[in-house]
Amino acid sequence: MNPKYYSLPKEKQEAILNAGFHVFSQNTYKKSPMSEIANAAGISKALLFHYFHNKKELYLFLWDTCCRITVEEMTRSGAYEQKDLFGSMDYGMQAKLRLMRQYPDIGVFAVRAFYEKDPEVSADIQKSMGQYLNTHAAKKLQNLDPEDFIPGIDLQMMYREMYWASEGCLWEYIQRGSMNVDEMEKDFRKLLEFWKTIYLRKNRDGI
Amino acid sequence: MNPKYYSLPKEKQEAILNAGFHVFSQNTYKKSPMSEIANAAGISKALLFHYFHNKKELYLFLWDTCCRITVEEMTRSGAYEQKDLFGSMDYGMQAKLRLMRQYPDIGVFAVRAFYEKDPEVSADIQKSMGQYLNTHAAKKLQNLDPEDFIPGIDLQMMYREMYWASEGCLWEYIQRGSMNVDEMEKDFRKLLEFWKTIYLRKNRDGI
DNA sequence: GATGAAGTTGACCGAAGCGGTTAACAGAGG
DNA sequence: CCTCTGTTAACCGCTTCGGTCAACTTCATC
Repeated sequence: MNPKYYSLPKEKQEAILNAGFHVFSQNTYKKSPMSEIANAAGISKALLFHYFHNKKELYLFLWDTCCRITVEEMTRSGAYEQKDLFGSMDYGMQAKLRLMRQYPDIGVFAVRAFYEKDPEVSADIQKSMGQYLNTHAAKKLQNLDPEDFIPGIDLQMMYREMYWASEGCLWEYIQRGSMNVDEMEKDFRKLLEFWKTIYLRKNRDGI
Repeated sequence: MNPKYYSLPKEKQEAILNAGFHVFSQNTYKKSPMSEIANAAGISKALLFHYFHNKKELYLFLWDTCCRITVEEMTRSGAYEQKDLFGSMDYGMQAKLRLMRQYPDIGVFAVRAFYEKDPEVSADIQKSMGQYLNTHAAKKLQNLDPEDFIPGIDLQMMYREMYWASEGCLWEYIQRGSMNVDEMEKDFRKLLEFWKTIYLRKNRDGI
């Protein structure tokens, strides 16, 4: 790619990113036209080809950027250092919401790219995945103290259930198209509070 | 449309339905080629145009069929007559699983069609929606007896949470591509059992 | 086995869209 | 005035699109 891309004003860089995320998240790789991306970014197709030699290069750049900023944001959020499960989920949620405010389509783009089957790009996508795979969930689960939760609960099932519910909630917003991140934050907060009331052991011994 | 479609053998009719559901669920309306659908159905493009005069007609026929068989299956399942909440969810789940076994892409198709924005079809889709909107959830919620559940629980929140978790679980399978409905059923069953253990009041008075 | 209706298709059409290129334009600095 | 940088409209060759049509196959009926 052309390094001059980086000397573009930040807003222009982001406009291109978001245009790419948007178009590639709605269509397959092959059926995502460069002209549509250029239009969405507010520049001409020729200029887009000036910064990225071809479609594949833009696509892989988007994928890389997507992975990088996600990891950065999650790390910076402090979610991984939190001892408390719900605190950690809270921080993680805030990080993801911040990302979605800045790049509304990054989530759907990531999913579609991960499962993209076009041989022109699929191999490169999968190759670069190893470094980004999330293994924090398993560790988090092992470090939980069963005494903190209601007696007899299946902690792994609890965790899966909470994960699915967040995904389902997020998915509902995504489907609806242009998403209202503020509304989403409210819903997530409500979920978190609800989980605390049903999962946490309230009268722990000696407290 | 050509009524001779209905005198086709059932397998051929289903093949066309599934081919349509599949292609239209992966791409926008405009970017879903008739040739691809014909291929997936195992017939020639010319024959597909013999049964459906044009693309729009096929699309709206698919949408109509999708709505109709979903309502039929849900009604027939008996989920709406069940008094018990979890029993009703169980029946509903089984109905949906049956649908997904027969028409693997019908779910994603329905979502995409509902939010399709192409002016050639969007108006017709929205117009035919009124009759299919699901109002059973609200009624179900009103008829619940708080005494059946753990004290102090927010029943509406509980319902939303369960709904989201099922959607999240389903969504995980959908993303992964070709879905294993048997695995899915296992997961849903586990969810149902888990919910019973945490939401139901176990020692109800006098029992 | 001739006939005709019904089912099915390969080949085709004009139009549109694709990835990518190029020649030219606009403007700022010297 | 010139030159360098950023930017684009117009273009190219090619593919794909929705839709048509003439021809081929199949098969029941006479």
